[in-house]
Amino acid sequence: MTPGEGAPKDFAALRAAIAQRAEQLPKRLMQIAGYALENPDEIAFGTVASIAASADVQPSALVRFARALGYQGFTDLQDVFRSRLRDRVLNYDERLAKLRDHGVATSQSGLVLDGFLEASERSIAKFREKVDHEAIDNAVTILAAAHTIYLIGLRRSFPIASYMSYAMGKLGVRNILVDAVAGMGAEQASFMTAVDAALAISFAPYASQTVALTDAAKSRGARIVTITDSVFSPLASPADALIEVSEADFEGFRSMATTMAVAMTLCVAVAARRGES
Amino acid sequence: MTPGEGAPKDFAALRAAIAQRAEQLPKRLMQIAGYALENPDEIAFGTVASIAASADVQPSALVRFARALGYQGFTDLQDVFRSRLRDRVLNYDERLAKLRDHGVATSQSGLVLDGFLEASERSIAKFREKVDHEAIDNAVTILAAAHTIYLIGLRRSFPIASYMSYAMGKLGVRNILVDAVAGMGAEQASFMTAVDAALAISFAPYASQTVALTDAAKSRGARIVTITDSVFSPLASPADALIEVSEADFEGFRSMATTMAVAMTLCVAVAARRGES
DNA sequence: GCTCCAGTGGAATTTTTGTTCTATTTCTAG
DNA sequence: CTAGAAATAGAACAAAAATTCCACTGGAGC
Repeated sequence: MTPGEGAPKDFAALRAAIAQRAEQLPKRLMQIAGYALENPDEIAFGTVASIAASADVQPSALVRFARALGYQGFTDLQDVFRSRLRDRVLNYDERLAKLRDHGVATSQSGLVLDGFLEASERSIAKFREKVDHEAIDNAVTILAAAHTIYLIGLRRSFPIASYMSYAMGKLGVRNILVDAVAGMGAEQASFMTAVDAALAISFAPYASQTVALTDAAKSRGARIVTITDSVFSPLASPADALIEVSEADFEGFRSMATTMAVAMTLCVAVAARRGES
Repeated sequence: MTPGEGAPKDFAALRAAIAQRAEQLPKRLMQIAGYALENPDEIAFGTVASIAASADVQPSALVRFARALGYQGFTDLQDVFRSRLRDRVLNYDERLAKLRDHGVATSQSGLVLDGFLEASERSIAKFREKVDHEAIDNAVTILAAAHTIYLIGLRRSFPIASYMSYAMGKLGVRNILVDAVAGMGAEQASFMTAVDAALAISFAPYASQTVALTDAAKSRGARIVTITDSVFSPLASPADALIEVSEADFEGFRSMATTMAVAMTLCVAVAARRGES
């Protein structure tokens, strides 16, 4: 048999071929087509078995799919998905070269810096792909409707909360930064009423005080907006709007780039929403 | 054996580990180290046999290399190279396509969010090009030598200072967050001595109190490290080390992504430097 | 209602791949 | 110059993977 005759050689052609032939394809093969277009990275890196499991098909179906598109086997198809990633990295090698030219590699702190810059970039790129815009819109709606916004963020999340307090102050949005200074957190939270909203920010390992303050806010009838790293967070269940942010890390230190951008967004969007009415 | 103990988990950390240990590595392993840094894609996609052939070594040498870095086997090492490709930042065309798919442009808050994410990315990219590594190294040297580090950052810079206080605390680096709560800033600063160092963070418009506190620190003999946005900043002249960070902005709100990354770098690098001696 | 066949699932098979083992070479130190 | 240790190459092995095969299902057409 002539190997790979008429099979798309680059990713763009492959995508076109899939889109074109999708209708005539059998059910299970169409299911694979959809999965492949939505999870190209999975195809590029996974094994037949792992992909089959995650796409909920049989391994043999994947091979049939590749054959149907004209490839000799699944491996040939996978090569196309891999080459797509190869091409994308062109500017990365340039960056590496640049780093070497500048002699970064020799400096300890240069490597650390580059690690954090890269973690920030990864965070942002990843977040871009899986933002839940609806959740953010909901959050803005809730916060814009609140009389006073109570900002709850301790330990690692405190910088975020304090930034928001500063920015909202500048924008004329009434807010209270619930801090633990002098142990007054509980008292501050007790001022909340049903016309207010609380913005709780917490990441694993979740500070117990943040959870307690948020629950208190909930029980006083305030609407709750949460920024956290997973839907399994203890802050998820009391939340009326949940914004999920998972930051990349370098050597165990998580970036804050995305969380900061989300914080800024909320401040500006809330102020804008209020300005409209 | 505990699997993967102490092995770098992301690519940046791996690169740092390789660069650091390169000298002590045996000849053949060093050859692999060089090849790996120059052909990361090959490592990510290739098989042990194919990589070995292309790097002109034996397959077993690759396994030894992975082991030497603390991984359980070559596969673990390869995973790091793959993960780097997984969430690589998208190029401009792909990003545009994604924007179109997700219909971001329709939502008000989506536009704002995208603006801030982009400002963060621009900040990071720009900073990468004009970092002064020497300045950062100087800063680390000064801070690592200090008995106590006084963190001076008010208003917009307060989130940075408070993050550093938190991180340094975690890392066992003695520090004092000079805050303006109860107007005690001046008193706190008056505790400084010549064996201490001050880290002053300020951006235009420079808070006068930050400048005053920094000058006070200088006059008490403390070494001064400064993070600011220009060499014309009032914080520039008293500085023993000056790190220049100019953030991109969206609608007048400046990103904090780069400053945060620099802050994290200083914390980790100072702790590491102290750990060495 | 029966037949036929494309489509499918799952196990069997074969190929590929990572890893381990050991003889040999290459350094290092006395 | 020699003994010992570290490093290496290459082949052998075991694990994992892709692929093939075959029995079965569910419709379409007669």
